[in-house]
Amino acid sequence: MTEFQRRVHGIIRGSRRGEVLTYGEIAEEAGRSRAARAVGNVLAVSKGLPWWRVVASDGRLVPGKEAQQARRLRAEGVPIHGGKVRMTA
DNA sequence: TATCTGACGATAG
DNA sequence: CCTATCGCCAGAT
Repeated sequence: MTEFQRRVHGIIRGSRRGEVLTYGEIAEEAGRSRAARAVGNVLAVSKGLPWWRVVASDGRLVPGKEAQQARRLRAEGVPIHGGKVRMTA
């Protein structure tokens, strides 16, 4: 377990129901503002994390898991439109 | 040390 | 809205 992975895990584990994070935000909180891609890599090999709360910067869902993710997010009260999460910011 | 990969992000057309 | 590019990064080879 690397330092980077621990940080990413901690951030995601700390998320709460209904909260949505982006790879970029996680990277920034982890201290590697430009490592959004690497954050995705971590999620790809990690288990037991609320991965469905992580979406791309434009609100797009995880490639290949859109249906499951949309279902989970909606279960937490997050509205999905056109297969994407509304990115107000 | 060099390459390659991929759940990314921003930008241009 | 969609594809093509380019820059960026941690990890694995």
